[in-house]
Amino acid sequence: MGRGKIEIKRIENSSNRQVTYSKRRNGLMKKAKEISVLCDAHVSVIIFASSGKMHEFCSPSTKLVDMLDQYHKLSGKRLWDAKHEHLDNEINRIKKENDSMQIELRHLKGEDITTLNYKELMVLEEALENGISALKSKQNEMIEDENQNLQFKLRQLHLDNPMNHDNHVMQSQGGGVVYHHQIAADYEAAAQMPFSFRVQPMQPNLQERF
Amino acid sequence: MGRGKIEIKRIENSSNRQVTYSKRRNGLMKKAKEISVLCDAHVSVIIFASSGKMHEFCSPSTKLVDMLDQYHKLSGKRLWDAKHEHLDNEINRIKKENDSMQIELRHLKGEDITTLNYKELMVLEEALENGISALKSKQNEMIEDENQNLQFKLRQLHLDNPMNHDNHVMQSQGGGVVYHHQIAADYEAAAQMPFSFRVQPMQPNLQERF
DNA sequence: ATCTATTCATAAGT
DNA sequence: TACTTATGAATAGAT
Repeated sequence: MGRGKIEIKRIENSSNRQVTYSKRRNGLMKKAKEISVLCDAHVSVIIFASSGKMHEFCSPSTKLVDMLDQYHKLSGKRLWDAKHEHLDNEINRIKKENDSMQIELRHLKGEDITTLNYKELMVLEEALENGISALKSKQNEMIEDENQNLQFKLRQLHLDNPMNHDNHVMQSQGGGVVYHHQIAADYEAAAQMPFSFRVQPMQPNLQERF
Repeated sequence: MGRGKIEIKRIENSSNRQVTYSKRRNGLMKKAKEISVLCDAHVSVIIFASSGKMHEFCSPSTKLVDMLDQYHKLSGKRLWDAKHEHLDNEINRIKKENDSMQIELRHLKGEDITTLNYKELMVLEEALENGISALKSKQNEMIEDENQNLQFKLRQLHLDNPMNHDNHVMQSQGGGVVYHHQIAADYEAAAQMPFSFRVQPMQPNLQERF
């Protein structure tokens, strides 16, 4: 195509080569654009002249990165460097960990357990019982702390108001002592606790340990 | 170039589009190869049909990765960095999810609960109780299934050996009936079950439902 | 796929 | 570098 046929081999004359390069480069880009429009194709063309100058075409509404992602998947070739691959592996690893934790969590919460066999149920039972017993100890501990706390405050109250002798401090009205409000707040907090938390702090024999 | 001029816009007829795609794709690749030879250029063409099928050309003695490295340098566009950043974010996101699940798991198993306040302990208590109750229902269900299974086998045994009248089949020796072994195996399996599984199947009044 | 009438791309000339 | 134009290549539509 041109005034004469040419052989497809490196053009030795440098300025001819340069001219041909720019003409054909334009042609290539035009063709790339055309096929992308005509045929709904995603096209990426990247071209470097021997001089090092770069030109590129990428079909509209397509990102090169996405195309390269696809390329990576379909060709199986490693485009990404080691770091990249490492990150990919890391993500996969963590996602798997995530999934298995998710499943374990659901099981502990009693979801999706219909598929478990009895051995798995045994393991689950043990885990739950450990959890419950740890929870109970913690609750006991908190109750005792709370007891001591209340006892301390009551003792303070008695020291500040030596006239006040009865154990039912909370029922006494007025008196204008700030501790009343503080303690009342503590009792309100205690009232919101689950039953097992409340039992002991609400006992009237709080003072017995003195 | 063809029997008639065409407008450069998406070809609506799907089979025409497909044909044009493959013709023009070949043309594009040929042009790419030619310019790379004629002008000593480095060319990469990657093209995806709308079907998702991929074709590529890369000039000989050139690696795509190297070209993309160059692309990265010359265009200033962040190809890999953006990708890396994205992956990094993804990893962080998943890791956070992971951590919180891990913590929740540990709490359900009764670990690291010393730092929890009473409100959190309440939530935990509820979750554990839900878990336990779901587990118990599942166990009951399995027990009933097992009961029915054992009852069925015992009934079979009685039908096959009408002479055998007593309820304590397992204690009878000899007899040369294979069912003995089968049922013995079932009982062994049951013996490995956690206590709550065993209670009913081990009761001597298995036959009462007949 | 293959054919072929047309249009297009472009080599060489200016 | 840009324009011109003769020529060969690419390809649209038909088979």
